[in-house]
Amino acid sequence: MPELPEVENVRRTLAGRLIGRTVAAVDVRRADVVEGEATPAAPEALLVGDAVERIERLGKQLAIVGGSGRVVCVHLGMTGSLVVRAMPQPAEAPPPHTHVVWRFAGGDELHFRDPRRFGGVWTFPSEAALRERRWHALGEDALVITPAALAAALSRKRQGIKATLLDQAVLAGMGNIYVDELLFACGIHPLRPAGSLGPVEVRTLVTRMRRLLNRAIEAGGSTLRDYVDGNGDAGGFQLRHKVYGRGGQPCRGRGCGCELASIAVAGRTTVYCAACQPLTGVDRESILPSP
DNA sequence: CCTTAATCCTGGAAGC
DNA sequence: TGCTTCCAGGATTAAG
Repeated sequence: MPELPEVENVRRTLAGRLIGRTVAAVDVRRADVVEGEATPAAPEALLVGDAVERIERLGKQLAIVGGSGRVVCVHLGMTGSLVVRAMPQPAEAPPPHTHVVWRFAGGDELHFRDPRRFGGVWTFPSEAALRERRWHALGEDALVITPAALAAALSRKRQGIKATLLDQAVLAGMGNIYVDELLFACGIHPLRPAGSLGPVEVRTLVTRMRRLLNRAIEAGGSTLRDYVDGNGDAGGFQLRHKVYGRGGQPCRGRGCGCELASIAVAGRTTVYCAACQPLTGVDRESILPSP
């Protein structure tokens, strides 16, 4: 579930509680969620004996960097969570689907849970290795990318704008919720070919994307069902969604009042307003399914 | 190039 | 109440 704003909230809450603290032990309860050179005999790959130095984020992925330089990368997938449990009772069993538990000196624990197991944990000997072997496949972060860089990336694409923005190799961090919200905010139809956006439109897209993501971060992210931050707290931005999850309901655009449309794009439910997000300057027949 | 569907999983909600 | 079906924040892969 977690998209950029949710993952950034996890990063911030974990950083506040874990930086400077030393990992005393790790309990890998499901070995197949961890990829890398970590073994029961070599737990230092999972930062045992390391103090947490900083926590980085690129798109939807996190990197916990230890003082030794070793790195643990976590991708939360759809249902993953990273939550700090303060001083659990000795006999207290972790919740179901808790796959990795880090025990910190002093007693607190960090739990990686992921019922659907679309997420995972990857270990690397250095941040350089993480960037070369894993993060090389990601585009620039959605909070950092410049209008010029995004325009260059979009100009090479003939795909629809929604499918293109969901592609993590183009832009890292946007998912189904925030793409729909962004395209509504910009008045852009989700099936507009990415390459048909002009420089002014791309500049507006980037400006509104930053504003949308920053507002969502400040609201604690969107909690639909599972998402919680590193403290176990839910977000509040789902209350401010304009289109996501609102197919068939009235558009909240000024003076619009028409019914929001719901279609499938790139295999994902897509909600938009046909009046506020027209297919301008495009041959409709070539894009929309004929009746 | 492009798009679509299947796939990896679990669990909640809706339908009967 | 119980059973079945569908759907979900992600991402890769194969197939058309």
